[in-house]
Amino acid sequence: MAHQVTIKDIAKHLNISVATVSRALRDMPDIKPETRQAVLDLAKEWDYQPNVLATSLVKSRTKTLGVIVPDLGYHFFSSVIKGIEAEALYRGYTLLLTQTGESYERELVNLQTLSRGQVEGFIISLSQETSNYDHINRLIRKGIPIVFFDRDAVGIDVSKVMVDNVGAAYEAVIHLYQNGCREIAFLAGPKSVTVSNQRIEGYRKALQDLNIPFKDELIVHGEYNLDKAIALTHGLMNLTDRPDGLVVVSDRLAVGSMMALRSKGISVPDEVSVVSFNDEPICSFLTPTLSSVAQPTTEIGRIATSLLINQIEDGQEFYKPQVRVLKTHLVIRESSRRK
Amino acid sequence: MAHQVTIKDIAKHLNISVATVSRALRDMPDIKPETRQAVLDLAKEWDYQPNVLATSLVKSRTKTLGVIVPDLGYHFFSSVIKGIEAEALYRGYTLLLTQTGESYERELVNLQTLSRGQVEGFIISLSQETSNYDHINRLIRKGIPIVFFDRDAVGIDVSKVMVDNVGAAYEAVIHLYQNGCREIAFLAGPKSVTVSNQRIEGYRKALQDLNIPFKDELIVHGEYNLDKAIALTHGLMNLTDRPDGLVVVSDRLAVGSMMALRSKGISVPDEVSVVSFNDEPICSFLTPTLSSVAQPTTEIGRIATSLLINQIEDGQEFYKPQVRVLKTHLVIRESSRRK
DNA sequence: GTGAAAGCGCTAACAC
DNA sequence: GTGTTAGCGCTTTCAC
Repeated sequence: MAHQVTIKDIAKHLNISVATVSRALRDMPDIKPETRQAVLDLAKEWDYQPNVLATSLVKSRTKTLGVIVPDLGYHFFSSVIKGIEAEALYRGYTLLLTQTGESYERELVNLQTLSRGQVEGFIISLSQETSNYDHINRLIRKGIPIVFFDRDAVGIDVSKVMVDNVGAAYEAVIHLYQNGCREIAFLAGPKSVTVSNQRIEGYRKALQDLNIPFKDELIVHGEYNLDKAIALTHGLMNLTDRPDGLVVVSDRLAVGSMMALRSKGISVPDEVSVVSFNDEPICSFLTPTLSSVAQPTTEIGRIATSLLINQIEDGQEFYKPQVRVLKTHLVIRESSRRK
Repeated sequence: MAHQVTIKDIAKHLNISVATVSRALRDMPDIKPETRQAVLDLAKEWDYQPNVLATSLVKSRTKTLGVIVPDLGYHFFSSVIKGIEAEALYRGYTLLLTQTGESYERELVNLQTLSRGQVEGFIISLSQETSNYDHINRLIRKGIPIVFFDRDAVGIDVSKVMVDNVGAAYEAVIHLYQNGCREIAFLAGPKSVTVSNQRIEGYRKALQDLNIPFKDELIVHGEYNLDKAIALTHGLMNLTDRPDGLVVVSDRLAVGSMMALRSKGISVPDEVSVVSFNDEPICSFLTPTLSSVAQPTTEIGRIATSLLINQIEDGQEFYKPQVRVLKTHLVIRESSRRK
């Protein structure tokens, strides 16, 4: 057998029609038990595999979802994907996984590639670089279901699974306060990043509720890279009123902050307490271990997938985009635990 | 336009045949420039996307590769995948990425799913649980090209991209010796894991060349989990001749070892120097930072992909499986740098 | 219960 | 240069 076995091969061998083989294979009614058995036996013997391409083509259904994330190397994304996989498997869907490397260009290419009839819907976390949403709007116009998670785009009317970043930052600040911090700084991401801005909002809200006057110089913005985080932390520590609490927008940047603090001989948590976001595995390996706000990654993946599949199966006309906002929880470790 | 635009729609609108449209779209010769232009313009205007399913079906070529790895959460794998993606993109192939979660069951399911005509070849890193290779052999018998990387299966005749684990461990031991270590222990993985065993071999070879007598009790085997690593390290440190050097089979286990050493008040690197494998990002975040043997991950991915595509395009009959063994390099950090 | 035939969207002879 | 036709592997009427 040089090529893959087809229903035609089976039909010919059994002297029946391909239609009958197809029916037998799919367990349809009105098939004589013996016929069915014969087909099933031969299929097994020849290791028959249905050609999904052909099925998809005739049914105009691929039962495949496209997933586009910035970087699988981030624990957050690989973790969300586990949730996506679980739900997709459960509902009988296959995944086409791609990463953009935070490049708008590659996001475009990936979207394009997957749109050529391979995918029934998309789960997308936008790249950092993406600020033009034509490619997304084009899909929406074509009626292709999309769900966003983590990275948002305001004004785009698709289903979204987000976390309560405002509440998360709020909780982090309150926690620092309860540990005795009174001069709390915030190391944020670029000013254009929604997630970062939402966390700033939570920070401000908490200060307000705590009756701590807000100071502009306590919020600093950086790119997502270590050196910048180190520099910014040094800057903060050189302020006349030195902060005694630090909220950092991500674990990776917090690594930089901790390095900076150590190099200055500032003890964590006693002189400066630190809390960050994402609860990546590294948090447990740092010295001191790092307090961090954990996101319900698997849940995010499951819900995004579930929303998407519902939308696919219910049909677009009857579907209104839904937005889900999930709760985070703070994992307290040494970096914010004062004696 | 409710459905996706097809060449038929374009043909009808332009009053030409689908064949002409197909030719124009693919830039074939013998097409009148005006005709071509008209087709191209309309295609653009209607945002025509070729249906790859149909093309694949008729050409019996999907230009898609299946990638099966244990866990995208491991930095090693997500890093190799970047290499795979780069090469696949370059050669015009798409990827179908799946993970097994180290489960044989899921490896089977993934392989099965991808085999239904979607994929022209596989890049596989076997799950930890896999000890039966029927599923692999079935593919080989069907003539589907396969390339293994990292996780090996002795006796399976497919192309493989591996690293020189023997040499890597050898280098690690020599390095420890040059730093003054004379009693060097090895914390290995389960006895069934090839990679671990190869590293043990390198360890023994180095001891031999260094004229250090080999002692059985200096090699301990554990599962891949933190608690076991901690316990085993404690065991080693309680030996009458306490080791002053420790080679650990993976960074993750090394984390456990470092914890154990710290809890016993043993200083690293001065009392015990530590070297491990994989050079995951955590190595730089530990205190002290961890020396580790780095694998050329991107290279592994690129080469595996290149071997696979060559095999696909050259045709099976003329192809002999190739084995590539890549060099590693030791990244020396604080955990093995004595003053 | 089963077969014949049309068709999913596209490509590739083979005509003309 | 372009059209006609068959066919990739499968599902689905519609007959009988």
